[in-house]
This record gives sequence, C-alpha cells and structure tokens, in this order.
Amino acid sequence: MAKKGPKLSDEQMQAIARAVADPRRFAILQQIASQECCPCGAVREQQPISAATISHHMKELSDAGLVVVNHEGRTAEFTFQRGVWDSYLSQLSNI
Amino acid sequence: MAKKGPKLSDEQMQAIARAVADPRRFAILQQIASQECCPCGAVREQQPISAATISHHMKELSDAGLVVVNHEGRTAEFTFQRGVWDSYLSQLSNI
DNA sequence: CCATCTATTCGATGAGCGTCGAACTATTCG
DNA sequence: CGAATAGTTCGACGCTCATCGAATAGATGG
Repeated sequence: MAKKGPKLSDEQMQAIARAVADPRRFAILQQIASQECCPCGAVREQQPISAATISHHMKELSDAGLVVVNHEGRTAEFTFQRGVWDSYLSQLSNI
Repeated sequence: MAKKGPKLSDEQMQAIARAVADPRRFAILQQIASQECCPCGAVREQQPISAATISHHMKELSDAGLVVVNHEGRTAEFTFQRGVWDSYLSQLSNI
C-alpha cells in the first residue's frame, strides 16, 4: 500500500468517485490532466456540450479538489491536482 | 505507472467507476474484499437495506467484474477480484 | 459608453438509478 | 409433499443529476 499525500476525508473520496463516474466529466479531467492548464473554451472544443454544462462539471471537479481554478482576466484556467489524484488512488488500494 | 494485469475496456472502467460511486455499494465491496468470501446474508447484517437491493448491488458489482458469484446450494458466495481492482487503479494512474 | 467575449448562475426538463415490497424460483429439511 | 429459507426478478416510486437555453456578471477593445 503505497502512501502518497495526506489522507482524504470520506466526503472527498466520495466526491471524487462521483466526479469520475460520469464519462464526460472524466474525459474533461483527462484533458485537463494532459494539458496541465486549460481554459473553458479549450474544453468546449473537444466536448460537444454547452458552456453551462462545462461550468457545472468544473465546479464539481473543483469541489472534489481534483482541479484548481485560476481566473485570469475574462478566462478561467484549470490545473490538475495530481497530488489529490494520487492520494485517491493510494487510498483505494487499501480496500 | 505500475502495470498490473490486462488492460480493462472503457466500458468496464466506467462500470467500475459507477459501482464505486455509490457509498453503500462501495461499503459492500469493502466488506467482500475484507472477508474474501461472503454470502448475501452476511452483507445484510451490516447494511440496513433490503435483500432486493443487495441482490441489485451484487449484480452491478458482478457485471463490473469486481466480484465473482458462486452458488452453493441455496446460498451465494461472493469473492473479490483483486486483480481487476488493481488493474482499475493502475489504469487510473495513467491519466 | 457600447459591443463583444468568457464564464457563471438560474430554472426547467428528462433520464438514470437506488430503494422497496411483493411475487417468484430453487434448495433444504421434516 | 409441504414448510421454511436464500436469492432473484419485477414494477413502481423518488430523488439525484447531466443537460440545456436564457439571463447575468465581469473584462476587453473600439
């Protein structure tokens, strides 16, 4: 059981699990993880969903702690929190 | 990226993600994983849900490949598939 | 100031799913 | 055979949530 990062609360574990359970949201997370930083518009170019829905998913991912939002001018940039992700996987391995 | 077991299909990845997303189902999975083998009745003793619901969750976990059902007489025993679980986590780590 | 652009918020809608009780199947035992 | 036990299946109910269009907020540029 490789231990990485601090232990996540049960609520955060569940929030991450729910965030990953939706295919579209997981695809968005993958995109953000691969680009390390990407605005809403970039996500929209790869996902056939409305801006409102993307914003909704971003809030979910943000609430789960998987991404951090950084507002720059009129755009918003998201960065993947690999530490949280690793902690999540590490904790799941202790089942 | 530690590689364990064969690659899971996208459908199976999503099925596992959905199975884990529900708190009750995850609790059941934890119980089965800890006991390596346990009948429906044992699950029911620890979860305040009806037999019908347990059967439903078992089908979900089974469809996801996380447990294997073994019918012995009139009872059903479930065994956790650690290999599939490890493959799931391994694949998630490649995000 | 006004128009444009990016993103968020709001309300509504529709689908999915967790849950239950009841009916059913299959097995065990007297 | 008949009763009891273990799970499953079925239909229905409620709640959650992904999705959208429209309205809004905030920033940029003419």
